[in-house]
Amino acid sequence: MDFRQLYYYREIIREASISKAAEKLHIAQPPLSQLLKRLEDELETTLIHRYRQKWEVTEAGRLLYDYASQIIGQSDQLKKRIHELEMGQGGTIEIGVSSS
Amino acid sequence: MDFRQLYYYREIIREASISKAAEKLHIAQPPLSQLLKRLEDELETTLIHRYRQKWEVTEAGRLLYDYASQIIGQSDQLKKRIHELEMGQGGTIEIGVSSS
DNA sequence: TAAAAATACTCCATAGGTATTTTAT
DNA sequence: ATAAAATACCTATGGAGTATTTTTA
Repeated sequence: MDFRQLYYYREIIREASISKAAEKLHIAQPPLSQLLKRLEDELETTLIHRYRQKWEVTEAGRLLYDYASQIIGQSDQLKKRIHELEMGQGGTIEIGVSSS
Repeated sequence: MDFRQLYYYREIIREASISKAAEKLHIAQPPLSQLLKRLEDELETTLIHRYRQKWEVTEAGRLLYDYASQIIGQSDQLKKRIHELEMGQGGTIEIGVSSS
C-alpha cells in the first residue's frame, strides 16, 4: 500500500468508475484496473463488487476510502507545514488519532 | 512521498544513523542515503544536518518524523480493521485530525 | 450493441544492489 | 585509522502504455 494507490483508489470511489477516474488522473484505464486488483490482493479483501452484480463498494472499501482521505489530508498538511517552516513562519498544528 | 520513504525515514531518525537503519531494514546503506536525499529534494527542505557539523535533525525533520509515525500508525490500524472485517467481527474506530 | 472492465503483452523509470571515494571522529 | 555517508554505476521489478478481449447495462 502506498500513497499513489490511495490517491488513485479515492478517485475511483469518487467517480464510481474506473474509466472516469483514469480520465481524471490522466492515466489509461488498464493500469488503474490492475491497481485496484493489486490493492485487493494486498489487503486480502474485496473493495468493490463489480462482477455479475451491480457496481457496489463493500464495507472494507468504504473503510479504505475514509482512511485514504484521512492520510492524504495529513500528507497535504505536512507539506504545507514544511513549506511554512521554510518561509520562516511559525504556527502550530495538532495531529492526533483516537481509537476505540 | 510514499509509505516506503516514511517508513525508512522513521528508522533513520530512530537509529540516528543511516547505516544502522539500513541494517535494521535489511537494505544496503547507499540506497538509504539516496532515499533521504530524494526526500529532502522533494520536500525542498533539509531534514538532517550531516555535513561539517554534528548530526542533527532539523525542525522540518522532526515534523516529518511526527507525521510519518502518525501516518504509519493509521495505515497499520487500517489493515487491522480490514482484517477484522474479513473475520466477521464488528467493532468501531474513530479517526480524526484536529488542526489549529 | 455500446461502454466499462479485464487480460495480455511491451517499455521504461526507479528501487535496491555492489564498488568505491570522501568525510568526520 | 576507522567508521559513516556520499557518489557512481548496474540490474531487475513493477508502473504505465497500447492493443484486444470479455463483460454488463
